Amino acid sequence: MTTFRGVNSLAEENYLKALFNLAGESGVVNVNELSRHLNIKMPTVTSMMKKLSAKNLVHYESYKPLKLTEEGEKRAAAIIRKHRLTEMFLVEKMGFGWEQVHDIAEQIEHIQSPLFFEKMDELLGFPKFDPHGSPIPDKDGKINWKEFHKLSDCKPGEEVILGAVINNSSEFLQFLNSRDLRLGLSISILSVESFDKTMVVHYENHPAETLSHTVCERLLVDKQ
Amino acid sequence: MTTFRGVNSLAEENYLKALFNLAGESGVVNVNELSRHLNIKMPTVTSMMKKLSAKNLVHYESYKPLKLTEEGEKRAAAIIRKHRLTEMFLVEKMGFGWEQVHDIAEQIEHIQSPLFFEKMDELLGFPKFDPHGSPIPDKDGKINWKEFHKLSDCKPGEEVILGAVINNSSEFLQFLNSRDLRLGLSISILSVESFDKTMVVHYENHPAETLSHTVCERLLVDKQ
DNA sequence: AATATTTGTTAGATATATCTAACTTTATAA
DNA sequence: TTATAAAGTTAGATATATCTAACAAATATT
Ligand SMILES: [Mn+2]
Ligand SMILES: [Mn+2]
Ligand SMILES: [Mn+2]
Ligand SMILES: [Mn+2]
Repeated sequence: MTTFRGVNSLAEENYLKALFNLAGESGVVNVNELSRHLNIKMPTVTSMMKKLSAKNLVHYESYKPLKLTEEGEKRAAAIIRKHRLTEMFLVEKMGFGWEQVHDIAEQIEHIQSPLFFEKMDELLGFPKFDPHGSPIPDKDGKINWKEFHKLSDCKPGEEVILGAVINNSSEFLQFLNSRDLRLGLSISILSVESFDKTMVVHYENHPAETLSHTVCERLLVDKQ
Repeated sequence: MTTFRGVNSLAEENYLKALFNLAGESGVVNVNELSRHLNIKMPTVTSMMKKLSAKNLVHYESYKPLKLTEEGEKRAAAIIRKHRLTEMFLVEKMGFGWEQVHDIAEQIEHIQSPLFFEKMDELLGFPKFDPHGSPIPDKDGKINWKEFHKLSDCKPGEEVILGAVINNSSEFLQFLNSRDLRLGLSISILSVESFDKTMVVHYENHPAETLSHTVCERLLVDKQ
């Protein structure tokens, strides 16, 4: 029994996803960046890029930055859709904490079964965001980008809503848990230390919580 | 990022599972049988058996039948446990039909996350059987074999309970659906055609349903 | 018992995905 | 503007999992 894979191998899927996630405004990614992100040596990345280029999923030219083709972008978005739906399902329907779901979703995102993910989507009521506030691409790969600000860019006196977190590492999320910080929370900025940009904020029954710049940079908020 | 696999590769896991599933009373399996079942050529099977033998998961000697070691049996049972828990979860918690779940479970059984399957087990209330009536191995790999009889071995006048199905193919299960045949059903045997062993049975609001020997051989029943 | 068939093994090829070492191109700093 | 560093490529090796062709052993048939 040849284990059924879709059109792309598991390795290919992970490259596509990484290209999508690393692409900023410009939509381009360097070989080096990709190499570091995937923890795969540059020559290996180069050869995979040639392969994906032959499949018309990546625009590749020697020494130039990498860019997904339209089709490549679609495939990548489909995988990210599966990842984020899975995370939502694990949290909402299976009782996992937001700090536990990424590693499982990293595997389940490769399952080949449109029906499986449609069922998830349906049971979840067609969610638009994952448990970390990241948007879930729709079936056509379109993403509904919300205009968030970094908490670190806000000023004292502002009142904001925590909408998303940038770093999804278990450690970071556990830190947030320990301070009762979760999505949807209304936060007031009391003061900012000009020396190291540390913030003192108030929310719920935390009258004065001190958050480092490193943390504030990773919290995305809505200025309502 | 090296996709995390446990101690065994995906290919190895599929061989272990096949060895477990094909092992009858004696617990042994031939290279040829395994080859046919997995749809992989015999030389490939031989070389994998040498590899698994080196890892002490299979007893392998040239020209002798194959047998899982105690450790190999444990690993296989763990995968089958994940397969069957998954099938149960898909049916009970996600609303799939019993004819839809096998192919999805075939993929999810390879997910590496003890917590994920423990959660499933818990949410399901620690089930002992999967949606097709097959026993779910416990965490130590022990299987609670139930003493079923083939419906085809029963006699007219007997009243039995449908406990399990042998063939899990989507086609067979859809056939059963079309006749309202499902686990737990009480069936009375009305007559058996001696020529071709076709049975006429009665159950629920089906006063006289005719079932071929091929079908009856694949239905396991409890004589209560 | 001799022959034919089936089963299993060996040897060698292929595809995928990775690596290291050596070299080239591009970017940065003196 | 040359020298140095960083980024990227090429070439060749390795590991896994598969295949086909050829041969050998075990089993079944005459
Ligand atoms: Mn994630
Ligand atoms: Mn992944
Ligand atoms: Mn199954
Ligand atoms: Mn499988």
